[in-house]
Amino acid sequence: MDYKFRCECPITSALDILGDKWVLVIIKQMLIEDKKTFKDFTESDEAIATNILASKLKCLEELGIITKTQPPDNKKTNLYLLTEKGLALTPIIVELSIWSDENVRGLNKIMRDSPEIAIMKSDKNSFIKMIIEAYKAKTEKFY
Amino acid sequence: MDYKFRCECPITSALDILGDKWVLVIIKQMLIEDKKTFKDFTESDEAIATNILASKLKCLEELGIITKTQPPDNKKTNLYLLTEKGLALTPIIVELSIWSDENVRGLNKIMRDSPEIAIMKSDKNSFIKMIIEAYKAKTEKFY
DNA sequence: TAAAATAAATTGCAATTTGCAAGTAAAAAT
DNA sequence: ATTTTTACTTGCAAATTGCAATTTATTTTA
Repeated sequence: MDYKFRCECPITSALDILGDKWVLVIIKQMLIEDKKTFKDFTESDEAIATNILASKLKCLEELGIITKTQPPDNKKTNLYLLTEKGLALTPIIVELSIWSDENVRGLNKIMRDSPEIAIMKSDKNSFIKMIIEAYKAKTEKFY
Repeated sequence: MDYKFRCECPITSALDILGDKWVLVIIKQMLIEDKKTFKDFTESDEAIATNILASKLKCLEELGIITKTQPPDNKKTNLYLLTEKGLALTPIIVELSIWSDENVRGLNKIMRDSPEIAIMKSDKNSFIKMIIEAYKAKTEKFY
């Protein structure tokens, strides 16, 4: 796997990986919606197609952003879990939340309220740490 | 212009706008590479095609993220400038920088160093404010 | 003032990506 | 043993992206 990068800019290079319709949505679903199996993702509100899902998961695994493992008691179900590299995307997800709450709400009439947005804004760093710790606590039994 | 949103999730809705290969690259070029005319963008390292550029700029203008104006002394050149809504994307750009520096550098051999990354990390909020103020200072003469 | 150059696009077409629907293979449940 | 479930894969249509050439309206230059 050799990834194609457009140029030497760090920001553009990040977007060569993250800049599409699905990658950060998948990360969000893992991080805060508890999704970890192929089926979990297909049942999401966003309704990703299975072929796209398979290709994005493979790509994220190759990049070291997620891992794919089998639980010892089940050979059918795969578990997709965020690595540290994937968890390090939490600040980006949080900033997307905040920007969206302030700037997209007016355009998407069905957007849901996030009651936690006030806490998120008042102490961003603690909120980010909390999300990461919660994720690790929930998933540590699978390692 | 009615934008299509996939669902009621704020993060997914942000990505319905920002989640593609070009939008955040264009914002970055405006914010920190001083690009403001159509020609400026076409001369970038990223080498965006003119048809894509035109369509993305139009879209960003319709969403209120940038404005398109003509300088009083020149009827040929248009100026594209970030609105407050666009400037509010600065934290996302900064987080992309940091994540990229730590997690993408290993994959993109030609990625340039950002000497300011240490400052960025040590005092994120000040850095964000500084970038926004610098942008406003540079562009205020066009309003 | 006519010709050349520049800025900001638009157009046609090819290539790539995305998305839908159906199908498959292996494992687990009944 | 049969059905159901999970995790895909495949084929094809639709949409998006990208390249190269062209266009129109300004400037600039000779």
